[in-house]
Amino acid sequence: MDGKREEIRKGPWKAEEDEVLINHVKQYGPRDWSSIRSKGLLQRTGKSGRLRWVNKLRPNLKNGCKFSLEEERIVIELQAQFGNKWARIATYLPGRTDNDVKNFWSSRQKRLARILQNSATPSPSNSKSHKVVKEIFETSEDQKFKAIMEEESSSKAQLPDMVNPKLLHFGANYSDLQLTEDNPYTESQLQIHFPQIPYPQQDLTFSPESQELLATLEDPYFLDVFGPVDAPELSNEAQLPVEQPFFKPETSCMNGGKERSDKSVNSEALFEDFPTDMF
DNA sequence: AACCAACACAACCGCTGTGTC
DNA sequence: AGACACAGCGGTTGTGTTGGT
Repeated sequence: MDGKREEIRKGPWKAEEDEVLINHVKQYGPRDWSSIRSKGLLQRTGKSGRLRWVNKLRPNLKNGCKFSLEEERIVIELQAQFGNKWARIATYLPGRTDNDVKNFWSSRQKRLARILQNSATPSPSNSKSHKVVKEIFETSEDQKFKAIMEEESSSKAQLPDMVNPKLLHFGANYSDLQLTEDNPYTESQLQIHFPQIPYPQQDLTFSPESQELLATLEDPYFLDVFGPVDAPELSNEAQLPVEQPFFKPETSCMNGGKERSDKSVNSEALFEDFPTDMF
């Protein structure tokens, strides 16, 4: 079959395509996305190219690296403040994209929604959910929650207790919800208001910068410190504090610290000869 | 070993904002 | 002012991986 010149490729990107895209950015900068197709460089839309660049190929991305406790905290706090402004939130997380933040948030939402739904229908399997809730907090390395959870589980391991508002710090938001079999949560209904997770005590070590930022997060006006910041402004990496991020960078995570199978293109190497002011 | 559910991540789609002519 | 193209954003979906049974 001929006549597929105009066909637009979709789906996963190949290493060759990445290379072409990187070369394009190298030549023209991260713009003119539509020209990658009009020039016949790739059979991808400019939109697709831009997305690939922003989410995967851009330098200093923490690809394949789980969100740290600090990052989780910031996402939770900023989501409460800005709503689902993922791009904006991402500007406060060096190396993270809006897609990362969005994915992180939605999977966390889903997990919590599922747990709450399980808790609404008491059954023997709920002990499993209890375990999952514990894991959520344990993976957050929140020792205080962990201690509370363990205390609770040793005394009364039934699920209704698991979602004790006091326990989870859901407060009024949670206690207003009516959990019945007739009225289970649906995901769309569940705009979960995350608990005000207490900041870590002495057992977690934060860099001075982190502590400073965490302190400012308590301040409703802390954004003023940064002035009128918006995502488009910050999309220029030159303005991002990547060299001196708010937090000690997890360098092992930068650009795929977690070995990502067989990506043959080493972006870091490819960018070595980029003009330093390009990003 | 096979199956399944949950999860993480990549990519697409539709919409909106912005700049240019 | 209006039309158009492009860039960017948020929501959603698809897919591969992982862990439990």
